[in-house]
Amino acid sequence: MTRTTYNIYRALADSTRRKILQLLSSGEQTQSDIVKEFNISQPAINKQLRILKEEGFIHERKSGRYRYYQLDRETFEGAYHQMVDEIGAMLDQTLMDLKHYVENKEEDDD
Amino acid sequence: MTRTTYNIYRALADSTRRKILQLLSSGEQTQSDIVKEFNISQPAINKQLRILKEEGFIHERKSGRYRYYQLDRETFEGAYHQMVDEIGAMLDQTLMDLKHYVENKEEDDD
DNA sequence: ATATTATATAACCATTTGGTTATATAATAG
DNA sequence: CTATTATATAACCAAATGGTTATATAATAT
Repeated sequence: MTRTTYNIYRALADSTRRKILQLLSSGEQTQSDIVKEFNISQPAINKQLRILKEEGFIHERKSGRYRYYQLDRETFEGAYHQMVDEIGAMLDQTLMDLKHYVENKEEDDD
Repeated sequence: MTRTTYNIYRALADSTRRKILQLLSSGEQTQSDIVKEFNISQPAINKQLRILKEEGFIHERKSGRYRYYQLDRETFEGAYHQMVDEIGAMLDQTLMDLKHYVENKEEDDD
């Protein structure tokens, strides 16, 4: 069944995928358009497109022998905001630091 | 020499590393404190800590037999903002879509 | 009809990843 | 001194990753 639950972190982890997303950010492109921007093979691009598609970050449209790809901005933006919130929360806790220090003060004295 | 240039995308790609960062977001923790929060072995945690440390997202402090870890907020926040900007820019281009359409209109007619 | 182009897929491969167990070393506790 | 605890490291492993080449299929162009 091949577990294909990629999340945005996984999707963004690879630079080829990030570059694909970047390309698509300025508009729809065919697969061959995308391939031309890289020095890797068509099947390699195809694989990364499949991953982005399975994750829902891009949408595929068939027309003749072409496959047009575009960002699925809704999904992508949703995941993006979730990520920004999640990581942002980690950074937004300078006060929590003090809280933790106060709460665990006595433990350090044993 | 093992090339260890992890970027924030790589660092965040793994859920164990994300959880470690989350733990550290509320304050300094020893390695064993961290290990207790997981169901994986101490060497496994050690490896992920090493990665986060090499990337500069956490800082290590030795005290007795303990190793204390804490977020390096400067580095982490810097990388975070860069990421937010980079990905945000991808999403912030609805107008670019139209631009691209206009510019490539004629190409579609051949 | 034939050649060309766009895409898909299979088989393969090396490297990386994220764990494991076993064991060593270092510091502290009793 | 000895036992315990915290951490480090080595050797190992299975699975995932990100490519490759070869080839098939589908659509279009000549």
